[in-house]
Amino acid sequence: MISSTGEYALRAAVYLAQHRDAPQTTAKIAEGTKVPAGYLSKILQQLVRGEIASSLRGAHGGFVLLHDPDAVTVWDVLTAVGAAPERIETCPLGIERHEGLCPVHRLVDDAVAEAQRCFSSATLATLVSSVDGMTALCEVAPALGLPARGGSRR
Amino acid sequence: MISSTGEYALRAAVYLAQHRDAPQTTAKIAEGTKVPAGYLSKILQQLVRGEIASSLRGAHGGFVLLHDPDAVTVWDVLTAVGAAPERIETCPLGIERHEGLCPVHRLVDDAVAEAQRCFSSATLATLVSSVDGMTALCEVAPALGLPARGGSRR
DNA sequence: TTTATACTGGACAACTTTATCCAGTATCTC
DNA sequence: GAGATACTGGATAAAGTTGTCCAGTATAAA
Repeated sequence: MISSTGEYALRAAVYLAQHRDAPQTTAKIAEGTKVPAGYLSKILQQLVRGEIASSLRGAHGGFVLLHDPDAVTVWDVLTAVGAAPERIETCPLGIERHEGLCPVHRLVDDAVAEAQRCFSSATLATLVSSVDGMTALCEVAPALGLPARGGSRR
Repeated sequence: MISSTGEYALRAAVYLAQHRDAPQTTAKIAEGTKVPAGYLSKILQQLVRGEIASSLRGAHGGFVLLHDPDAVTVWDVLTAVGAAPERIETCPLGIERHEGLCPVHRLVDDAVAEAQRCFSSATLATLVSSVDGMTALCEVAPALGLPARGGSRR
């Protein structure tokens, strides 16, 4: 559904949303998100270019989220790293003389549109807020001492 | 959203659904779907193994759809070639001590589930049936739609 | 100013996906 | 049976994605 790059970017963005107090180094983000550090640095660069994060060089430098977590959608993050599923605008078969899409590509595009809607309606703030004792990035909130149930699955 | 392989498989399956009268050779399917012939043959093999189509060797051989078009969902086709988006069952970060998914992966999995629902509810029969003068595979139904001009159909 | 820190950018390697080609084999028609 | 047709499977290559590494550079702190 989304590429590794998209997953990684999302994890990194959520991590930054969880740690807004100070710049986070690539190494720390990599540790906290379990993303390969070398590759993560490339992704963080893309987030900077996409104006999701900003970077600070030098000692005590690192990356910080550029905007409020509730102003950044998941879609924004995926788009910044080119991992957002793309709408189908024109016929993939290269046939030009028609308006609209055939049923096949209409169906696929509908699925893409649904994904876009889903990803656009969730912000980093949404993801960071704990749900059922579960925090983002698959960490269990330790303070709540959750009674480990399987209830959150549909 | 779906890989090239998935697109190709879907086009091929729709083509077979449109031509159930006789076995269709790889060459004919490739021409009708604009899929690279060499690669298409691999995909057709996967459709055979996945019991979407069956193959007939020798003269007048080719591929035929194994079941009724309304008994084959788009999801079935994508699954047969390993191109169906996969549900997230376990935590991608490898953290084991929790039930369910964190909000991040819950969100992504919801999008996957939506795509699955979308692709499962459409059958090849659905796609083949003409809509608004548009037939599957981005061809315009000649009788209904835009003024046909010679030569655009190869 | 010096030093340590940490991002930047490029080169490169590993891996996966996509694509091509061909010899081999099964099947149909005559 | 002979010949033509067309799938099968393997080898191989091209392209894209993911991942690593390192020298260069900017910045903060002492």
